[in-house]
Amino acid sequence: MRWTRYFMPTSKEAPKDAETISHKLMFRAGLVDKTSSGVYTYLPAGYKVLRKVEGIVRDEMNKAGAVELLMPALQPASLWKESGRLEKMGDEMIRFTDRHKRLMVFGPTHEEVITDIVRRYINSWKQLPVTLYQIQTKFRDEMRPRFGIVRAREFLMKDAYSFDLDEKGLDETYLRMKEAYKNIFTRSGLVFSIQQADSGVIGGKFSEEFVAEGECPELEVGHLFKLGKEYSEAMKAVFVNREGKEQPAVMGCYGIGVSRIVAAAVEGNYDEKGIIWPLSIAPFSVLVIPVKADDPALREAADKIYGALTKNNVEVLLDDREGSAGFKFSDADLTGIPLWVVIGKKFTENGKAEIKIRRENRFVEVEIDNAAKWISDYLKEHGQGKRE
RNA sequence: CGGGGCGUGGCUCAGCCUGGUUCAGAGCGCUUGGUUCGGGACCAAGAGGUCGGCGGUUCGAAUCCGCCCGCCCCGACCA
Repeated sequence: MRWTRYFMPTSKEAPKDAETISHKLMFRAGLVDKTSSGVYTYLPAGYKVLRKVEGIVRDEMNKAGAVELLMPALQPASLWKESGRLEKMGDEMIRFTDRHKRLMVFGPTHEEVITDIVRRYINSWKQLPVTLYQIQTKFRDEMRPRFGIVRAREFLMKDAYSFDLDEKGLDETYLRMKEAYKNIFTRSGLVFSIQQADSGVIGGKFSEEFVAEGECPELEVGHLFKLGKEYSEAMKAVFVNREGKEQPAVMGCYGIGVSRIVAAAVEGNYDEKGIIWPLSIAPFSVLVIPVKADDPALREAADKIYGALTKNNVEVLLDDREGSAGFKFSDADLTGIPLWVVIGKKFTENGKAEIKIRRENRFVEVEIDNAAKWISDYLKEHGQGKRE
């Protein structure tokens, strides 16, 4: 991708209402744009990061044996009446009456929908256990959205729901999810702790939350619940056991704020100059910087490396903009791309590219013709596929 | 939802208290030309704003008053 053809509007100044470091940097690096209070657009680079986190979540959930599906954001209020949560959720749940005068809601969570599905298709103990999950946009009319995307009214969430035969089964599923969560947050570059939590409006008897380290007082990025039979009893999600008798499934639910991980990753990976993306979720792996945009020799060398990396399926951004070296370096720091290939003085002097490793603040000089290979090797060693 | 604050070019803000030739400004960004080019360059010339909206007071309102809208902070709340 060529910067002049891309859309990553960087900025020296953050909006005045940005308080937390992630909010400031995500705005300044051109990742997100506020459309309304608590409502954000993910600009191209921000969306790439979001998709990468989503990919990690999906990968680990699949490995843990969960099965992906996609439920509707729009739900009939009748399901919520049945579980008894229509009142309980209050104004946080966005509602409207459709043209047929039917009350509808924008799903803040999906216990009702999933339980409705499972009760209609699962009838026998032979079909259990099963864990279903989705990655989907949630709507919550927060009283007070804050910290940029950290507490938004519309956000991307991974929510998983497990149905087991008994408590013992739930315990096993729960532990498997917990392990998956550790992998997800580690791979996303977060430092986190696990805390006992209040299960709030979701209910259930036991819950733990994953809290990411950072300046931002929120973050909670993941929450695990042992729901038990609360919903399956209320909504009659029962199966026939070996003895031929009906009994309610034992449920668990497991949420991850996917968009929150992005903010948390920034909170945990930055310096005074900008973001330092973990390779696993960086919008681009490599930034090629010809120091003088209008020097034909530098330009040609940069194009060559850019072409070679692109051919190797490396996600590379070429800073082909006009501008001084300082200008480009500052944006490079800000946007946090892990590797830079600087084509400048050293190239003119002795044909070398300088590869900077952003996280280590270290330069490596490499013959220009070996640069693409050096990078491919580096990425293979530290790459997206590997756990950090 | 209670309390507080803010709203002036794309962004950050000054001006408002004390209404009127310092009233529509600055920096950043943008455009054009030139010189630059290893850590957000410089010079010159430009473009860009119904001062959030409506109403009121006044000879005169960005400035004073009222209502509305939007946004932020603290709290309560919160997978």
